[in-house]
Amino acid sequence: MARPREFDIDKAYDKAMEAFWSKGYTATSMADLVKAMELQKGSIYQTFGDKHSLFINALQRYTDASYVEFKEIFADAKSPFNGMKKFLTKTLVKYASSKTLRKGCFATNSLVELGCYDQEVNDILVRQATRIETLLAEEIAKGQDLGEFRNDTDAKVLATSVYVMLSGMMADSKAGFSKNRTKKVAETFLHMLTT
Amino acid sequence: MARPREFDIDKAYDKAMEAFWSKGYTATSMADLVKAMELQKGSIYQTFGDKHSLFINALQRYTDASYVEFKEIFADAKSPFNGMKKFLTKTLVKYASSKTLRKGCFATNSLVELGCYDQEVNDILVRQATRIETLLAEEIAKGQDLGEFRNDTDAKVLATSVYVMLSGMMADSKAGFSKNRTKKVAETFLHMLTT
DNA sequence: CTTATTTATGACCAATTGGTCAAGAATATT
DNA sequence: AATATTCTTGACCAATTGGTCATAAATAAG
Repeated sequence: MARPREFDIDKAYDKAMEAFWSKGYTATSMADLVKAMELQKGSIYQTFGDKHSLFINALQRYTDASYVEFKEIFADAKSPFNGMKKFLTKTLVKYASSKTLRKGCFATNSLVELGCYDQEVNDILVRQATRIETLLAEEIAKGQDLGEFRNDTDAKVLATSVYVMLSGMMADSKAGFSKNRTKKVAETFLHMLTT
Repeated sequence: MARPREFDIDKAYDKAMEAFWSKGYTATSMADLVKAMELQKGSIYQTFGDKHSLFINALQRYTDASYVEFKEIFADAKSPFNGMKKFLTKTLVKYASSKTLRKGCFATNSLVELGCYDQEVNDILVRQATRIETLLAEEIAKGQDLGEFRNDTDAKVLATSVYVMLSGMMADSKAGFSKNRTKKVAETFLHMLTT
């Protein structure tokens, strides 16, 4: 019994995420969002609230999606090692090498930009780190039982190290080094996880 | 034969650096700089040029200083391994745990914020990565000859991996995890460099 | 067709942005 | 003491910031 919305909320979120991902929270103005989302300012405020809550929701969607993506990699893999191999040398390398626009990782970008000033952002990213590390720790522990990963270090600590290495690859990707650089680092770290 | 400057240029640079380091380039306004540097706007523009060149010079000073700091760590160390140990588990952990204000690393922060949009910033940080990796590669190669580091991987690749891990620790520190987390990651990575 | 309800639009707002500039203050040389 | 030069100060500027709101348009129910 009212006028129907003319745009797709999910697509609008994706466009907003794209904008925030590319330029960061502060540097993305409402004018940028109006252009990126192809909506009028009024519609954005009515549907998504203010700039900050739009950002928070976009970030939440991003972290949820990438957590699912990571989880499926290990679920689909033949073994923990194979999952880790794909995760490090394929998925992360892909994130780190978008060539045209070096966006890196939306989560890492947001952590570096806002982590210490924005509690909501911090909560989302601490939660993301925690659940990814839990996932990794489970896989590493399984792999250790199979003799796939080195056994002289606690699985949880190795998982944290993998996550920190991930953050480093995402930050490093902003410098625009070659794809080969990222790949070698991923392969080296994978190797160091085994021996 | 003119009125002498009333403030210290180096101290003013340091204060500007502090401000940019804490909040990032975009989020630091000229008003913030006026407050932080304890100077009037006119004096800032006259002495340091515009906001951008003040930032560039502050960043250049930061990278130069930390490169020297890192170089001295290895120069003063008993052996490459001891240098690496201090570098990873002391120096980097120190950078990563300023408790009160989680500023992280000014270089990493700037790379993530501006790396793909600002060529001058990119140049500074690519140069910093390159020279630090060169330093690390030399030390690792020396250590490999002494049997201190693993010999199954090229020293240059290991050096790049250390640098990427450094970036990860700096990014991760923004989340405010415990100092112990960072330290364990550093120790684990150090261990993985040997065996 | 009327009406109630929701959405779309763009004009509008105060506050803040980076940046300029004229006037006054402080010094060294003459 | 006069002058030339530099530095300091804060008022001032246009442009942009995030955000609001009245109006018009579109729909479903009655």
